[in-house]
This record gives sequence, C-alpha cells and structure tokens, in this order.
Amino acid sequence: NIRQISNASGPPRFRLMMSDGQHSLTCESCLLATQLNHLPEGNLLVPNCVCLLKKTITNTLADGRHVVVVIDMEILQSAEETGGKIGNPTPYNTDGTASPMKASPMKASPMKASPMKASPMKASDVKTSPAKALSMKVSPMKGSPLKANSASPGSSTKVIPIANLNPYQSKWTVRARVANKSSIRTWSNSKGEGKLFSFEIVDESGEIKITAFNKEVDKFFSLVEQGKVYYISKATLKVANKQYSTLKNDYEMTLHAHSSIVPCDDNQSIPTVHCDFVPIGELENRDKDAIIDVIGICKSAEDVSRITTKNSREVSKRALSLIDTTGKDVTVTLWGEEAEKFDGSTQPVVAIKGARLSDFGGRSLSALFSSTVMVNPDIPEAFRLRAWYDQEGYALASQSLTETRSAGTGFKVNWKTLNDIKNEDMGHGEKAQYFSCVATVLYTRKENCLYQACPSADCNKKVIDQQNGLYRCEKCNKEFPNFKYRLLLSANLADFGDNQWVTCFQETAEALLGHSAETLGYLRHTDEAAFDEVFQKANFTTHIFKNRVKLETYNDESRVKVTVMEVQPVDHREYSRRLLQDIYKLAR
DNA sequence: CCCCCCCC
Repeated sequence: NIRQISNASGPPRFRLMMSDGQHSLTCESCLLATQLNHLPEGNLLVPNCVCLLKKTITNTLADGRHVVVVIDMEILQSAEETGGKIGNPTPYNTDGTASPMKASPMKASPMKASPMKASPMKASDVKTSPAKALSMKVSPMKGSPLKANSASPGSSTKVIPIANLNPYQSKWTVRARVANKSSIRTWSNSKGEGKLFSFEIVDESGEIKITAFNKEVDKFFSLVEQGKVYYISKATLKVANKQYSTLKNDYEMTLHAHSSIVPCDDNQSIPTVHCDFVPIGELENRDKDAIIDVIGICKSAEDVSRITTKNSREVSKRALSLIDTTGKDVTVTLWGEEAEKFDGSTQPVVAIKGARLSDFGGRSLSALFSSTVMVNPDIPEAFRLRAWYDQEGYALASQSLTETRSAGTGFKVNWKTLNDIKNEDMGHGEKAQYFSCVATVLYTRKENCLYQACPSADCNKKVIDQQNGLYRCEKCNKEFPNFKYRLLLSANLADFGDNQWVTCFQETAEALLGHSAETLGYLRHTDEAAFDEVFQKANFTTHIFKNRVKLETYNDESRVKVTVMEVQPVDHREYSRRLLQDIYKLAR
C-alpha cells in the first residue's frame, strides 16, 4: 500500500528489490514494499538503486488496491554507489523480466544512459549529486504537476490537439480521454500471427484510433482505461483506412516500443464519451443500419450461446431486452467476450454507444466491434432510468419493438385480415405466401375428416381396405394388418371482415379439435354423440392461425388454397396492443 | 502487423 509507505516521515526513499523475478520498491524507512507492475522502456531502475518518487498519480482499482504511476523520479544512488549487492546492474524488459544477456552492464549503467528526455520517467537528475537530489521541497503526493496545459510531464514536447496530428511531425504529445477500448484479439494469417488491442481517444479537437500490437499490448493494455485521460506521445501516425473506421480522422496511431502513455489527472475540459441516446420508442422511425446510441434497463437477458457464422467462425452471443421510459423494449445482441461476461441478473442500466439498428423482427439492435457497452454508467441518464424503473417501470408490461414468435425467435409476423387475402391477391405469385390471422371457427366439416393412413412412421398415405383384415399402401407397396388415423379437416374461419375456407392437417386439426386423431377415430365408431360434440365445441373458438396461401389449379379451375400451418391461443393483451397500434397508424 | 460487425 503506497499510501502507507508515503506516510513515513520525510520524503520516501525507495530501494528497488527483486525477489522471484518480481520487482518491488521497498521503503528505506519503514521497510514496507510495493510491487512494481510496469517498468518503463529503457528504465534506469536497477536492483539496489535508491530512488526518490517525485511525482506520482494514484489510481484506486475496483478491488480497492492502489496503482501508483510514477511520473517523475530521481535516482539518488545508483546500484554501484549502494554497493550493488546483486552484482552488475541488469537492464529490465518492459514486461518485468530480467534479460541479462541483452545488454552489456556498461550500457545499462544509469550513469551513462540518457534516453529518457522525453519520457515521463525523467532521469536526467541522475547526473546531479545525491545530496542535491535529496531536496526536501519535493513532496511526491502533493499537488499535481499535470494541470499545466502546455507540456506533457517530463517532456519538452508540446501538447497539441488531436486534430493537428499528422505523420510529418515527430515531437508531439496529445492529452485525451479514452473513449472506447477493445479487448485483446489475436490473429493468425499468411503474414503471421499476433495479438492486438485498440482504443479510441478524444480531446476538444477530435478523435483518433490507437492500436497496440504484441509487446505493446502487454505494456499498455492494463494501463489504458476506458474514460480516463492520458498524455500520449511518440506513436506512429499512418493514414487511416476509412473502410474500417468510423472515426473522424484521416490518420490513426500505432504504438511502438518507445511510445509513451501517461495517466493524467482527470481534466473536466477533456470531453467524455458523448452519447446521443435515442429513446427506444423512437427506434421505429430510424433507418435500418443506422448507428445509434441507446440506454435502457436490461429487463431480461438470454443465456450466452455459441453460434457458428457463415464463415464457420464460432462466436458467443447473448440477446438482452432493453426497456426505457417510452415503455418500449428492444432486443440488443452482444457478441464475443461482451456477451460472455455480461450479467443481467441485477437488471442493470445498459448504455451502448454505436449500436447498429437492424430490421430483424421489426426493430432490433446489434453491438459492433466499435460499440461501447457500458453497464451502470456513471451518467445522469442512467440514474434517471434506474429511479424510473425501480419505482414504476418494473410493473410496466412493455411493448416490444422486436417481435418474436412464441417460440422466442423468428421473423416479424405477417399479420393479415381475411379480407387482405383477397384484396392483395395473396398466393397468386410463384411462391407460396405466409400470413397470420386472428380468426374464429364458424364451421368444420366432420364428414371425411378422418382417413385410414399407412402405419409406417414417415408415410401418411391413405391405405386401401382389402376387406380381408389387411390394408394396402400404394406408396410403400406393402400390406399391413393395421392403419393409423389421420386428420384432414376443412374449416371455415371468420374475422370481422370476411371468411375463408382453410385446410388443417393432422397436428393443426388436433389442436383445433382438442383431441388426437386416434381418439376421434375411436369415438366415431363407438360414441357418435361424443364425436359430434367435439366438432360443436370447436365452433366459435378463436385462435391465431398461421397459414400458407397458394393458388392451385385443378381441372382448369384456379383457386386460392389456404393451409393452416400452426394454431395458437390468442394472447389478448398482445392482440389488443397490436389493434391499438393499427388504430394509431390509421389515425396518423 | 488488424480490419472480425456475425445468429435467428
């Protein structure tokens, strides 16, 4: 705990220690140690040297640990001066591993090396005498040296606006906020393989994308945090491939071995991620493929699932249902790691910057790689939504913009009235058309609704009664001692505007009549009254019918044939909402 | 040096 160390009287002096390959700084007065996670490139910290931390920034992590970033320090005594107990000074790689074979001891001597001029780890004071460097004026925790607008810490290069960056200048520093940070991704192709992550930064002037590869991933991934402000310098600028970027910048950055990223005390003047949240109820009026920002309460979330894409890539996906004060909800799909780590169990506020609006199931959203998904973000909109939901929203039966079949997936339902079938000449084209309707059974033809079918599992062909106890199937070219009953029921359906004869085969007829074909076959011969009653009872029942409509020609006569594919109960609440929506649409 | 934006 660095704070504890700092509480020791006098300016804290630290001795760099190494144990089990881990670097740590041990306070000379209280002997408390703090672990070093990142050593800067070309660093001058060698085991046993004593240093004074002059300027530091402390970040508190979510788990309560502190991370101290050293902005400015002085080496008070080199390893040689302190006796160099561990032997020759050893340079360290940025990943914290020792690499004694890499450089000669002389090269690594802190007295000789001075590659640090523009680095936040200013070490030029090494040349000054230890006595002078021990100046008591310097208090590491007091004040921030970073408020100055003009220069990056430990560097003489000027802070310039992102908009002024170009590949033809070498000395620059930008100060910007991380607006979006990707996860680490690996690639493998003919050119090789590796890993990378990227992030986008914004300042008052603009935005730019920064990519880190391989070693730079190790070095910077954990340092770079979404929403935080950093000084960034010495990265390579190249022309951005607009094909892959939606950012408003002609260039993008690549980090390299000497690039510098230094946390900056948060400065309100640096813009935060800006979101233009579109109310969920508004999404109906936006164009397909629009990139929009959305915020809502995650009312429910699917379990994560693995799917295989057309390119036979495996990817995780998870669909969430977001609701806001418009009383509408929309399905949002998260992908990959974002889908895996998402936890919707607490019904959190979810904000997404840059989601793509799709017309799947009416209206739905999909997160892109460039999207920023924020769970319970620290913004006023999130607090307002939380309050609204906890007080009243939770009780609301929201209206979904993403229509799903009762099974949970599927395309937008093609609702029609029976009148529409004739008015729109449905089924007259090459392909059959499908529609759903809410309709009431007026009449069913009980005559000839049952037939004796081939008992083979996959054959439903009508069999011929050989009158000798055997039944012949022409299709299977076989005789059987038994048959199964199948239903082929004609029904007349009506809604408020029209009526329509339809055909129900086995499953749909069973659903409509409420009995299996087998039971009906048995009843027909044993209890005619009960058999009749089944059909009486089916009359004037109302259902959702999903139908197939196709023009069929028989003996030069064409007529539209409607076959029922599915019979489902009416969800009256949902049905009423749809009628209301239709009324609103007609009123507009 | 990546560049994948998918599924029902």
